[in-house]
Amino acid sequence: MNHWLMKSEPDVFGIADLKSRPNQTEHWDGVRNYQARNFLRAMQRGDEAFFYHSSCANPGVAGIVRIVRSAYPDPSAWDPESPFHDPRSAPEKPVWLMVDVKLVRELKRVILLHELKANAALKNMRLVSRGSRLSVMPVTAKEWNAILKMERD
DNA sequence: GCCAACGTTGGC
DNA sequence: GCCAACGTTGGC
Repeated sequence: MNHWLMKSEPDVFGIADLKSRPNQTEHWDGVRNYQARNFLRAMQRGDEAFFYHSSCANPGVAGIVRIVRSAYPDPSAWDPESPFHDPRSAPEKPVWLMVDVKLVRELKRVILLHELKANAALKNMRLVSRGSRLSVMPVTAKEWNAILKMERD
């Protein structure tokens, strides 16, 4: 099983929103970056991901989700009304993908970005590397466990 | 293929 | 709101 980290702005869609969805499941649409899309494509059903809150007062890891459906076309790309509209994508030739995620659990507390940066075990983590803007990224097993340990400490 | 201009992300 | 870092676009 692989591990991932997925960013979302809690003002738009936070972990509380996921929790309130039917079956605590939602599709993860709106990814419009090729590298992030390729990571979506690499996700397998059963993989787990950290739900990261970005662009907010307290950025950090807020919870854990499970990939319950692997990548499939993101229809918001060909919806002219959608803020994610991209005319390069069409139903017969989709460019952008999404997955379905289900809430596993909220963390007992949000593990804040500044804490992650201060943890030597996460020095090489993609998230804390300078100017990282990827909204979907892989997390190594070591990093995954180090963050879960921070929740317990 | 290079690279300047531009738009976006996201922490602060 | 600012702005650094990054990805993308488009002229050449």
